[in-house]
Amino acid sequence: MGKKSELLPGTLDMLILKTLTRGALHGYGIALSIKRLSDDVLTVEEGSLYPALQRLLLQGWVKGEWKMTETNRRARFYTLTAAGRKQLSLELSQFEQMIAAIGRVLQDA
Amino acid sequence: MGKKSELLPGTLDMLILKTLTRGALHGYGIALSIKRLSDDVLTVEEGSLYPALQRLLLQGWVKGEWKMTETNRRARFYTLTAAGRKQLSLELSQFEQMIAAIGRVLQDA
DNA sequence: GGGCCATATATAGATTATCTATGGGTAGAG
DNA sequence: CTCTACCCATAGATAATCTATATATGGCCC
Repeated sequence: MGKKSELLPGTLDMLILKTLTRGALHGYGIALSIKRLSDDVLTVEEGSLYPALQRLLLQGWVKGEWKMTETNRRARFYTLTAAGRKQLSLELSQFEQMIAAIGRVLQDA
Repeated sequence: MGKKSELLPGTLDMLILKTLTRGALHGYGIALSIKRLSDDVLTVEEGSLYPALQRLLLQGWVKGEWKMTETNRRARFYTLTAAGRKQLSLELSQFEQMIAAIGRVLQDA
């Protein structure tokens, strides 16, 4: 019958940026963090995550740096840039405005 | 710079179905209703609306009937089917679950 | 040493949903 | 007789997600 998306389309970049406000993380860690914070409701598939990170790099909203993890593995750690913080705040306010608007449409009466 | 979508992707079908719980409407009327209830935040473009209505017809979630409007124009009026009501309730609960999950990720701390 | 799981990155291709742009057409007001 | 609001619809572009696949390593168990 067609499975629903694991994510609300259009929210992934915002979720990634927000996750990075808590500190630098590699891609895998970002996905885990979102999954856990959302109580397993939101699952970021690899095929969505890495292209999204490339987009964010290209836009200059995050920067990436290859390092070793605690478990001694090679991984690329992402940090928010100043532009990324600005973008996050923009996306947050647009998102909240939309959710409020949808809420008005979904109200009874 | 690239304009953002006028709609949160993935919510259009739900918005249309919900709008039809208030009574039968033609496509144009649905778009107006969503725009007005949302205080002009949500704009359903024609190129999104009519394909969406075709999808809903195909799924059996709405049925359409050609009639005359109050202003004496030919228009297709859509009504929710029983399956459509069921689908709406499903989409509403999934949406609320997702919004709650996103809310948890967006929380500070 | 061999097998497996969790960790980690990345790309190709398909799918879906939206948008932009365009086309047709009618009623009523001025 | 022209303009605006009303009404439907499709083609093609764009964007964001998914599925599937490929690669590779560290640590654990046997």
